[in-house]
Amino acid sequence: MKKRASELGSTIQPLDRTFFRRDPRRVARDLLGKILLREGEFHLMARIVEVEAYLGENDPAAHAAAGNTARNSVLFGPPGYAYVYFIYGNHYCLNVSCLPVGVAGGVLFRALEPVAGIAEMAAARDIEIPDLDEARPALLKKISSGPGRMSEAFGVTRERDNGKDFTSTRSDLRIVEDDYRVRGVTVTPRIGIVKAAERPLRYFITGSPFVSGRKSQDR
DNA sequence: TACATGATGCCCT
DNA sequence: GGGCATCATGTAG
Repeated sequence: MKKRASELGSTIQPLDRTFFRRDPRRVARDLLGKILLREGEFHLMARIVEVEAYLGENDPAAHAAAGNTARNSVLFGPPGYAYVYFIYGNHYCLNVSCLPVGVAGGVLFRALEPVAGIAEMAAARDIEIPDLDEARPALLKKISSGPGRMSEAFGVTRERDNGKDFTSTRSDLRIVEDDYRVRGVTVTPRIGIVKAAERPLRYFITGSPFVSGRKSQDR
């Protein structure tokens, strides 16, 4: 089940900008199973298993609902760029912009399945993993199941990553795909919001043990 | 200039 | 299952 980075190397290719120039709901669903990649001091790879769509100015729960401001301007820019914001005085959350210039919309990354650089991600989270091969799934899940957790695992901050191009080979933060096929997708309401809380815009890979929340189903 | 609050996670019961 | 840390942002005054 677990793949080494070298096994993925021959088949991976970056997503292009047209992938992101679509309705956030389509982008969100299609992002499941893709790979988030960080090339920095360490080489990090993790599979996207849970996301949420934020629709833009007409979505009361979206940051873009406030209009174009200094904070959220990436959402109004071209598609395929990183929107990072700081929340609850503690956490960073990572999004990708969707739709053409001038039309706001985005997808929030909520949970990842660690693929490569697992020891480095665990260290960034201050999680002790004595033996990677024997590590319990419950321990691996702590690394990146949740928006704040996965940002910490990938070293994502607003200062470092806001406005980065996910589709450029010159970027150290990219989204790529391999031959992985998603078998099933579950759709539920979004987490942790008050406005428009009933809309089913949260997507995750059915049965993935790396989805956020206690039962890995709902929360 | 002040204030209320949030696309959260951790720790304690 | 619930309280709380902690601060940037938006909005009201």
